Amino acid sequence: MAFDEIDRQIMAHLQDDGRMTNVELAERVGLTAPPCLRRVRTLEEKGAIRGYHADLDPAWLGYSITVFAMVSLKSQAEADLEAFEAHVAEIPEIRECYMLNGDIDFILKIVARDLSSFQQFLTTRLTTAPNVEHVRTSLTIRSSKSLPGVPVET
Amino acid sequence: MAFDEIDRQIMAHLQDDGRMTNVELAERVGLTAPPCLRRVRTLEEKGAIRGYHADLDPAWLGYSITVFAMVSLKSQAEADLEAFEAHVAEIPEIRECYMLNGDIDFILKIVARDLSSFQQFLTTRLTTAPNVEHVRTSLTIRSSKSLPGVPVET
DNA sequence: TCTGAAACTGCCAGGAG
DNA sequence: CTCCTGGCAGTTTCAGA
Repeated sequence: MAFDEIDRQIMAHLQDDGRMTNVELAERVGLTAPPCLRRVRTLEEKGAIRGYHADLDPAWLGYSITVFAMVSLKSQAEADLEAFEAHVAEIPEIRECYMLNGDIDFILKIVARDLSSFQQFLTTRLTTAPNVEHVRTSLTIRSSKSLPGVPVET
Repeated sequence: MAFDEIDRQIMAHLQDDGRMTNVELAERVGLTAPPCLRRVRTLEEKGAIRGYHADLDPAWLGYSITVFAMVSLKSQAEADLEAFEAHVAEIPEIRECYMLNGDIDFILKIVARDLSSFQQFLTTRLTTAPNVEHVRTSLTIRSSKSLPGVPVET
């Protein structure tokens, strides 16, 4: 789980441009292609690089609504928390789910095609889910910053 | 801004694996490589595909803390909102920032190396920023779901 | 379909522990 | 002396026209 300056640069560049060719990556970090590729594979195997994803524009695909939902549960017993997480995992509109400290138990990031489909989703699949005490939702007016992952300087 | 079933599959596959080769992508969507590549380039030019990013493990890079901050401002005049967004843009620990409706004006996703560096960041760069009325932070206990982007079925 | 480029493999060299 | 890491050369596969 240790990494050096070259590994850090590799991760930074791939976070910035996940489809950069290995030869370009290699010359940017000051290596030839083969050892550079070996480092990338090692970082993938170690789990430092978990994958690569195209960044799609939700609006372009018809998902014009992004909503955050703050969820409080009735019971915070571990089994009940896991039951809620399992329920969340089944719902494709919920893209991210984090367990929080404090009186909000979970925060969810949800995308939906429009307001009416979101309302239907909210009332049929979230507020009525088992063990849900309270759900507070906020529509996003706009996204003013959206950077991937972690601050690593290229 | 229209797309067909093949485009949808291309985007789904690239969201799932951003480093998939074009020939593999082509055979999965039932095309030969050249027209598939043309479609990918067109989707990139149209802005449907905004980029490609490696998904790095924050903990592996030493960022063990993820925090959500709910921020309320004193003034919601557009110029003041934009001033706050400009301030947020300068801070690398803030990875995402969304303007919300309701009494919370912004929600921020913040990563930090540890609790003490987060506290320092919070008190020196966020709660003391101009126009900030109130900041409520919640540490993430764990992330139970983290999918990229948009629900498109492969 | 076709050409140049990139991905990947095995092997060897050098330096550090 | 051994291990680790980078470089080189050759083959296969892919990108792009």
